[in-house]
Amino acid sequence: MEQLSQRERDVLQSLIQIHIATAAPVSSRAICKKYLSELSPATVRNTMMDLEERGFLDQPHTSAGREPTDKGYRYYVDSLMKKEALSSEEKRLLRRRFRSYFKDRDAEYAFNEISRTIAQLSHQLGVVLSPRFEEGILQKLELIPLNRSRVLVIITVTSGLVKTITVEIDRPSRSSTGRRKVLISRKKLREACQLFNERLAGLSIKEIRRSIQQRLRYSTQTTPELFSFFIKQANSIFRFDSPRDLFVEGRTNIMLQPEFRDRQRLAELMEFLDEQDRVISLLNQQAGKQGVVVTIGSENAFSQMQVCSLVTSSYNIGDLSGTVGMIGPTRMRYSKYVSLLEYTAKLMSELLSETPLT
Amino acid sequence: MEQLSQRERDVLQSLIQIHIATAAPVSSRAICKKYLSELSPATVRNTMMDLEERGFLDQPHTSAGREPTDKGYRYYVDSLMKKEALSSEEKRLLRRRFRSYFKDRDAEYAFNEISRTIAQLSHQLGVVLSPRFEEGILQKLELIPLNRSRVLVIITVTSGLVKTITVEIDRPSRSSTGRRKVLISRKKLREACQLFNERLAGLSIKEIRRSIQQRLRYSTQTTPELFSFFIKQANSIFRFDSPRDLFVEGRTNIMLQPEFRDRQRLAELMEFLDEQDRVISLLNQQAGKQGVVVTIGSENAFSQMQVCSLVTSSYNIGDLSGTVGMIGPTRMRYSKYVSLLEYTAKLMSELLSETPLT
DNA sequence: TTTAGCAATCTCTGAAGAAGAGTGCTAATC
DNA sequence: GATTAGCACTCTTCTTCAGAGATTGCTAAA
Repeated sequence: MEQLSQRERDVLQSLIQIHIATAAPVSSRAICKKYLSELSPATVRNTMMDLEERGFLDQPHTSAGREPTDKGYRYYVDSLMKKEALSSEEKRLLRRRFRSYFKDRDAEYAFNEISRTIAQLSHQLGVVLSPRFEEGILQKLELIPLNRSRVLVIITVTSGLVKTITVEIDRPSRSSTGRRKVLISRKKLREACQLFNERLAGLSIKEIRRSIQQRLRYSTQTTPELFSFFIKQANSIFRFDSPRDLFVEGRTNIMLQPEFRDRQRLAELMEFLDEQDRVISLLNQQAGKQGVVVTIGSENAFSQMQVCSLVTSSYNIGDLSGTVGMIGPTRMRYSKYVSLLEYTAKLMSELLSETPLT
Repeated sequence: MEQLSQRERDVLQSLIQIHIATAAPVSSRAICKKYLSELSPATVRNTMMDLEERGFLDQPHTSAGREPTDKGYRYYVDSLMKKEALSSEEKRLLRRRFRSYFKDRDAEYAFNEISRTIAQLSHQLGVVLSPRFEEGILQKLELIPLNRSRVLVIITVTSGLVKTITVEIDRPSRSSTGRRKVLISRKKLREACQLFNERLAGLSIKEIRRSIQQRLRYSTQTTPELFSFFIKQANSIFRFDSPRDLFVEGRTNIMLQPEFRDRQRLAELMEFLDEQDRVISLLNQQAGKQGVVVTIGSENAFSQMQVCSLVTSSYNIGDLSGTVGMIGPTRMRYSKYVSLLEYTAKLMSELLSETPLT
């Protein structure tokens, strides 16, 4: 961490605070007027020149004021910023809302609403990545016959998460000889189910997908069709990473931000946000880190995101974790959003452990 | 339908075709040069004046060319336009893609990908509204105990659709007197389930929601808790209209269209698109109509949509139907998009009846 | 009925200039 | 040595203006 003198710190902090509010280059005079009235503009100017030389500030052109660089923001976030705690009213609002999102509704609905709420409160993009079910441990697997050829698979994972999927066991049979009988009897299904549980319970979903073939080999194959079906279809049955697990809301908010006056740039960002895989990988890079993580502008791996900052925090359900975050232009109220996400993540962890998900 | 002379029809058609390509007012000279070389610009000009007087064309200012009004487009779509059929290559591409979307994946995934594909092919917004499960007829209801207090409800609807939901029967009991026993025994669950089916099967989901209270009254109440729970929770259990049933993709495409140079206007449209309820109601207005429906500019009920046109078509699974569509500026290639949606809807109906949904 | 011709209208572009904001440097001051 | 006042210089932005270009509407001729 580079050392800055107290004066430099004062100037940098004042400049950033003004810049966040005005979205324009900040002049020495503006700083003196608003924050450092005991100094003259000329003095502040000298400090600004130093800060520019060391890469904390940038000047769009001679005779313009200065703007913070990503490095400047980094220093601000790490060493200067005072977190603005949420008011108890805001906290109460969030808690009440979140509780209602989880009440009697499915997880998708809740996550979607949460990202909307973050977007609404921050006037930026709200993002939620649902927990990585892949890492959940299989607790119980059940097979329920639905009709002649379809079976409902219920997968219960530690932390009380349940996921259901219906599968078609029928193979395309072209012989249409009258009424066909049930492919797999209830009894056989029960037996198979028991065996599955013996062999697979206690493993993570990811592990199961990887090794199901080995683990189901050498079974007393009462129903070979069923087993080979499961092995073949493992990737779809034990798939928990559908693109629908990402929730991005509030695109409208950032469209009107001055940094997106350039439509081309806006379009690039939006295109990026529509590619769910990439956004997921962006968020996964933050996964597991403790507390609130701020990634500023060019610190982001993706070029489309380099005008933006990302503020994230992880939340937990039992041993699983997901990510909640916020995206906006690098010029943003870090001091507020850090608190917002800290509290949001805490709230989600809390409510998710109270209310089991569907 | 107003009558236009052959000359007027020719001019209107030529003008619209040029305008779609250039996005600018069209001059008399441009029309002669491109389409009606046997006429002089002055003649065309006279016709244009007539068309303007009758409301088919509009002039941004004196000494500018003319643009079609919504009325002009309406006449074009109804009477002038020649549908551009999809090439057999395009059809093959669509069929192959759609098939893969439905293969081993859930409906949400497929619908989402389909709207992406429409967006990609049209360079506009693609929209899919999943079938109105509400109107599906309940075929069978099953209750599967998951653990002490949770029950899995499986709802099978005609057309082979299945929807599952887990419910929490536990009432918040504050008395933490050691281990609590199972709230509802398997046997009672079976009995209740049978009764549910007797009373509710054959009704539409909507109907059930509306009248469950009456229908379950005067039952031999072996498990009053369960019954009252179902009655109380009917709105969440028999809820099939979650906002997640709408898929809007391709926002990036229209952002760069010249009609959205005005960011405010773009923001308003995007905001509208984010309000899923309103978009759903917009699409529901088209529901049930036969064939491809084109709604042009101010024909749309919502003000944010009045710069846009909507092209939709219904698709069917058994007795249920959903809507697939496309949104773009009124200046769009109707001739192509009508064919695109016609084929898409046909393809969806076809594939959905082959591949049962999950 | 169609067309040629032409004045009139409006937009668009670029140039030129004035106003304004802010800097960087120098020399004076504390 | 740090700070500041003063001032020339630079760059942006806004306005104005004129000229070019596009297109129309009208009139009169074909």
